Amino acid sequence: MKFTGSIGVSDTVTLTLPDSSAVSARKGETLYEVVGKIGASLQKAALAARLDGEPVDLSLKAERDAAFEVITFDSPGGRDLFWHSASHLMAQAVKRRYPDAKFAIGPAIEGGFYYDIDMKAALSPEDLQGIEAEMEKIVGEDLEVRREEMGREEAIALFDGAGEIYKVEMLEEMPGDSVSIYRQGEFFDLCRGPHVMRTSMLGAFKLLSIAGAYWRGDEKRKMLQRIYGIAFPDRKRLEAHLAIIEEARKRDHRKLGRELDLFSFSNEVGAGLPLWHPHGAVLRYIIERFSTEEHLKRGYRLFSVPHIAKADLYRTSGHLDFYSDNMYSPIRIDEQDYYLKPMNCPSQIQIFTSSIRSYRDLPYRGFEMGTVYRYERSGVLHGLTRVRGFTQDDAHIFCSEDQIEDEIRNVLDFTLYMLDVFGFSERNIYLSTRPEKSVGSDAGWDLATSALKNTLDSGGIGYTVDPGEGVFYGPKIDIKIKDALGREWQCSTIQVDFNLPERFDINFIGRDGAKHRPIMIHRALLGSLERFIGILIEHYGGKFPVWLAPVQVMLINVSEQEAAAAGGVRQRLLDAGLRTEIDGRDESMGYRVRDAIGRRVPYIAVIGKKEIEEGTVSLRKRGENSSKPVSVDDLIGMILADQEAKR
RNA sequence: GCCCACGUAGCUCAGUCGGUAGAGCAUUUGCAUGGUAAGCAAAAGGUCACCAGUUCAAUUCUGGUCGUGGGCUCCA
Repeated sequence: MKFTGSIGVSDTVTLTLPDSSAVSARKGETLYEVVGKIGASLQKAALAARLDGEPVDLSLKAERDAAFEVITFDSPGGRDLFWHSASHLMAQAVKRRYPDAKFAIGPAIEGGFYYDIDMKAALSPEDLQGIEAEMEKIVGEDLEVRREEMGREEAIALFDGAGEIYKVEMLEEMPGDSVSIYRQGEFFDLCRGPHVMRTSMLGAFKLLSIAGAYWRGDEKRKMLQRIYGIAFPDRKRLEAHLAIIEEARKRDHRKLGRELDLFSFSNEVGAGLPLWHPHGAVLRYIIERFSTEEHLKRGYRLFSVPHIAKADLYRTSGHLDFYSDNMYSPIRIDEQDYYLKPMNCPSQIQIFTSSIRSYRDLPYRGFEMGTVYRYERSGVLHGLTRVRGFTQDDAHIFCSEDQIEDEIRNVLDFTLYMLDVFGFSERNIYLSTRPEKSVGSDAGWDLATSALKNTLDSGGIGYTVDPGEGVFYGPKIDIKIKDALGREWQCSTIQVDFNLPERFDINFIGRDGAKHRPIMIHRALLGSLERFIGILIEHYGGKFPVWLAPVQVMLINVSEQEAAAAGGVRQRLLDAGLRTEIDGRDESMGYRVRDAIGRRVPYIAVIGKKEIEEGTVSLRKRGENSSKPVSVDDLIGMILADQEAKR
């Protein structure tokens, strides 16, 4: 069988396959043929073409009958192939330096690759350099990467002989009789492939961090050492990638939170308990106010409930049985146990049941900025995005069964509207189904799950199913958005619940005069203010749109002679509802302008002699490096208009 | 909670192979009265996270606690 085609630097590569389909790659791209599915001579030819840039005749005999693919770094699956090859390279280097190392799994992931390793020596960050040096050496050795197929038993014997207990465990659980391994030099690994053809193709790499990871992700099993890394075909792309990571770090909300004086944590107050400083608190207030108003516009009623409640409430709700791991120890008051509330629902339900409800009251939508306290293990706390006390924009909708889908649709629209307003257009939607630890009948769960699913389907909204990720009382739709470093965070959640109405014996009087059981929809759109603001800070890199900016206008009086005038302008702006500060410090103007720019203030207004005479300010907008005179009235009008434009 | 790393001035970080510490920025004061990304000078500021242990002596070594970072597990 023959492949025909040619590879050349001045050409597009086209390879005609036996079934007469053709594949092609643009010139200058590196080719990674699928090792094992292509003959060795063809591999060599392709490699030679890459190395020498000379046209090569590919009218070569295949050693094996098979279709093959041309994969470049940027083609689908190319990165995975490349990164997985890099993880083999890393494993080989580790093995050379630490002969007792045993390997678990080493896949490509979204931003690179890792390998989980079991070995005696505890790696520290400095050790990574040594491993990198060894990797460079192996790249220089230009080892051929060869695929071998063998029987499963044979493979077990091979890995068992090498002491690779994790590979043996994986092999024993694998279906099928035959497996593939990849060899490069003295190193071999169990692997499905594909890989690059030679180690020299792994142009540029960097080991990023080491971390602990449980074998099989099970916290009861052994903790292995995981090394994370990234690789690219050339140095330039690696540098560019590292620069992006560095750029993202600058937007980290924990860093910006300090720089912009938005929030802090105090050792005295406790881990995971954020303290909102004036600029952060006002940002939070703006979001709360906006959210509350939007809820009122949509027919929600306001709720407000206390931060603690008696144990019985959480016994009835099931929280003590299903959620106690996340609840704090009780507080003893007059011989009774009280708990800090981990969720708002049980308390809010008491408002619904405080009087007899009619079908005319449904859907009954109750909204609250509800603060909850949840125990989070110390190691999971993370800035504002994972805390122990947080405020949810929480609402519970009590409705009849035939209202569910409409209500879900409303909530979904509302959610997407809110995310849009805050500029989050990139989001991933998940449908989470019944978890192991849960209450209620299968029928209820099915009904609730299909209600969510139908709404998504009929809205043509793409989503991923997250099996077993629902809450103990019901399934949910989760919407996740990303932080600066690409980590996904769950914010919005919409949950359908047949169980709490049952447990609390919630009723409404139907048209027929009989009692009926409502269904509850739990939902939080922004999720928690803390997490949401954390991501918001990163999303905007601290450059909040005008309507959110903690300080909208910074007034700078040129000298002390203009201090009174600046005070007068400030009052006019404050009267118009604009958040305005004066920097009247005894510093040079350049210094104060620079400072205001550093604070990402959207409008910097300078007042000097000239401006006082003309009744103007000298306005410099964020992102511009020139200023122009504007009357105070025009300034107010301009800011109000920008504020109205939201995004 | 687990693995690894870390904790020095408000911030960013030096430093002490065991003899109680330094810079820049920020702060305060004085001078300069400034026109759009750092004016000049001086001062003040630290139980070297906390608690034990070893030692003549601990910020430095050991252990524990608290906290932080990267992950794992878990989650808004």
